[in-house]
Amino acid sequence: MSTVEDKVERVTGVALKRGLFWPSFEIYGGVAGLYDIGPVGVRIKNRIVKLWRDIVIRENDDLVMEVETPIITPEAVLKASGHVDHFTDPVVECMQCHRVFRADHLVEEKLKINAEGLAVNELTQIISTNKIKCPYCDGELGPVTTFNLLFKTIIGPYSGSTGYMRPETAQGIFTSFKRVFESSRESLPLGIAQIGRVGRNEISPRQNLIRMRDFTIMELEFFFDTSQKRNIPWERVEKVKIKVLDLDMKRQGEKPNEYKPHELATSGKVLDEWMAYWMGVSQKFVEKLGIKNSYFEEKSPEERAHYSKQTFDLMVDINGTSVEISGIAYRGDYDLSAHMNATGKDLTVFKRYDTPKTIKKDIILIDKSKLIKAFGERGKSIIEKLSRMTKDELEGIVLSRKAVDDVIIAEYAIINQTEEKVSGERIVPHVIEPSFGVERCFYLSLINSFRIKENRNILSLPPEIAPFDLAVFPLLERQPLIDKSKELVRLVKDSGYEVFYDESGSIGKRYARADEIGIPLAITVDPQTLDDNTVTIRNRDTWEQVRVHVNNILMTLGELLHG
RNA sequence: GCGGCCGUCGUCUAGCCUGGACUAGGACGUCAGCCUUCCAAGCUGAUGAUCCCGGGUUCAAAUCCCGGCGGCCGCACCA
Repeated sequence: MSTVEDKVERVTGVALKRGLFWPSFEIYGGVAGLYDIGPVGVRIKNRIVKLWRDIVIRENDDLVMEVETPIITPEAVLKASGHVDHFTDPVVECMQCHRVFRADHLVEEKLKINAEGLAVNELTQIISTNKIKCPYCDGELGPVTTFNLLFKTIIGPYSGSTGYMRPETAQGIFTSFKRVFESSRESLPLGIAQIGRVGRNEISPRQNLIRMRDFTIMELEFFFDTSQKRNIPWERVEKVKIKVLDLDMKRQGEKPNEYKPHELATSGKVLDEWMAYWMGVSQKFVEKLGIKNSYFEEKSPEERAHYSKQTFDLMVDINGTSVEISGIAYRGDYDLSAHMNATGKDLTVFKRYDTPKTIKKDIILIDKSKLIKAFGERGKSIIEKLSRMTKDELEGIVLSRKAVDDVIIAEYAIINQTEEKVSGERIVPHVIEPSFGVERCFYLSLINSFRIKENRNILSLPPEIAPFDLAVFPLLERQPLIDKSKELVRLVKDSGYEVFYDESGSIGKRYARADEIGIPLAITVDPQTLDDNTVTIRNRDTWEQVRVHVNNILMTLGELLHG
């Protein structure tokens, strides 16, 4: 048995036993891809979310703010965003061996034609007229059907309208972009973050919390003006180093290269400098989860989502297997433009010039009285025709000296030159999206920090994401020690620490339990405490103890947990 | 959907092939008590399983047969 499998097995065992996570709806047999997070798990998960908020939002609070939008999303929104169409894969099943294939991919492969975007019946037609057979068993293929990864529902009673569970929180951000923009600083760059649940009806969810059907996502949509000077706070990612494997390197089988974010920005490997910044921030976050072996891997055009111009997945290496913990996508103006097209609403941003530009403009006026004098009733009908034209059409007719009803309009036009002041222009911001799956962070942190020491399970979580900051134990179940311990619990709780208290069972058992859920420190009150007011502090990873006077306990905890 | 493997106390499992003394055994856990001056210690007791569900064969089914449900792994798919 490999160590990875062994580890995963032990971690899932601990998860069940200690309340980290387990399959949902177990008493009904369970449903693949749905998981409950237990009491200890929720503590860890909440701290991971807090860590993300700290690093992505709080440290960038001059750039980023957070919103919350609904899970239920009307069909029109996801139609516009491309999810209704692109989340639906055309599939075809072999009637003989029952293998399922992507119908469009199969057609493209066999006929060397572009089959993308073809309708289901078109694909069925192509497959039957070209007698395409199952590539595995040469069996007859059935009709092309679709598989949609969106969870569908109905909004409202009666027939209602179709709705979907959001597959990403991003669309709620795009659709509310204008409001957030207007209600805040009305300037770019602007990051809008959202943490929330999403649903994706995966064909086959696997690997515990790695591929779920209903999970929590932490996303940032970072809006910026491509023509504006980038003013990037590199000092916030100064200490970060990121490993990058781009497409070329991947094709040539090379190893990832290491960069500082600002170096990557000018390396030509990223579509925009901001990409490098947010990759740096993401890297910082992953390291805070205690994960050291991570690198960014560029996705090929086929692998990318429909909205993405460039995507880097943040891969985490756990005992030799790479798992995607995050993706950073350059979405361009895809989403805002799509929603503008669909709704006709203006989602552009007015970009003010530093100094207003003056533009010389020709204003064309038609001398209507001259026309009527020259042609009478015919002139009136010409005027009517001209008035129906747009400015541009009229300009074209005048400048190219074209005739309307055999009259050269230019001869009856007056061209006035005027100056117009333009103080800015309307642009559609571009978007960079770093997004993290919370449960993946949670799960990978667990696997990553899991150790076995003397056949005991230890979760060496970084203190920041541990479920409790410390445990307090009376060494023995004696009233004076219990009283003193509870006093101590009060003291540290009042200082804001999360404390785990336990008095039953042998001390060794309690230490073991604390280690297993990753509590970094354990304070033990022993008989000596009653004499000299000192306690021992035990380290989860080394099992070493130091004796500290209770008066110094808060200071010592501060050093041990944050120092 | 397909293929392989699997489904017994909270957990891990014995038993299944070869049906009967299985009233389903153990270990761990949990709880209570005793003991205990620092690492899952010891002792005592308690707790806990309609053997995944339904049907069939049989005098008799956890065990054999059929169907279903669910899980894991692989395939395909995957933001």
